[in-house]
Amino acid sequence: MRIATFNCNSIRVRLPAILAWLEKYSPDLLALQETKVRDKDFPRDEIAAGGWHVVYCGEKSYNGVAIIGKREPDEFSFGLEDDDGGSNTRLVRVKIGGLTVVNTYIPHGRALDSEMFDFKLAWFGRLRAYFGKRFAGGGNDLVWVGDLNVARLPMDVYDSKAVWPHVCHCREVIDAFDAVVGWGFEDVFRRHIREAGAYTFWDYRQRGALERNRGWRIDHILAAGPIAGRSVGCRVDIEPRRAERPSDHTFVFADFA
DNA sequence: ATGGTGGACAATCCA
Repeated sequence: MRIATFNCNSIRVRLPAILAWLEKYSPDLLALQETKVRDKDFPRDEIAAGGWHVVYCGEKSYNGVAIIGKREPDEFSFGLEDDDGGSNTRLVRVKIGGLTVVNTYIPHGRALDSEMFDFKLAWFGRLRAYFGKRFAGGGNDLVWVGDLNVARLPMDVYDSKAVWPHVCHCREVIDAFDAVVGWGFEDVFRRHIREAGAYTFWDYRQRGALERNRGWRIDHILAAGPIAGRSVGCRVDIEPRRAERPSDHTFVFADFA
């Protein structure tokens, strides 16, 4: 069982890269963030032509999530369910057999003194409540992936001291993230990749960020329940980041026995 | 301290 995540930063621009990646790595599920497209314009047919199933919820220009899979999900839903659909383009859940995958695009937060930052912190709290309510008791296979916009450890960013405090790397955000993780998740990435320098995002605006590996690990794969003990590996595929029109993020995936 | 690049979309907003 292979589960992958990718902030594609426009699915219409990155569709060829995504289709090629699906062919090469054959994941059971690929979670996408920042599809940046209305549902009526989502390239569903092109994805289905390759034999893939896909569920998606997007909006014009911003946000948007999707999950592509080999099998059609038994169940799926969008949003945190504590609003009137405002979070639908940031969270998608699929259930396939006994496995649930939740894919989130956590708000970036913009600036420490902005309302968007308060919104981000609150979003983690709402997500904690979502897991607590929807998966009460735990014990089931649950995988949480996505662009979580948090670098938790100093080793999760190229220069912790230089960027601290940042909306993705500061005490409040790390604590908010930890509160969700504390519900019962294991960091699958860190279980397998212990060396420093493994990142998933390199800022477009920083010159030579990729060449100097000035990156961040903000795209995550976590697991709860029995499946957490069945993870056998995790990888970052940096090759798409060297393509002609790369996203600022790259593909991350984990394998489960 | 500022601005850098990229995407969507048509003047800026967002990351």
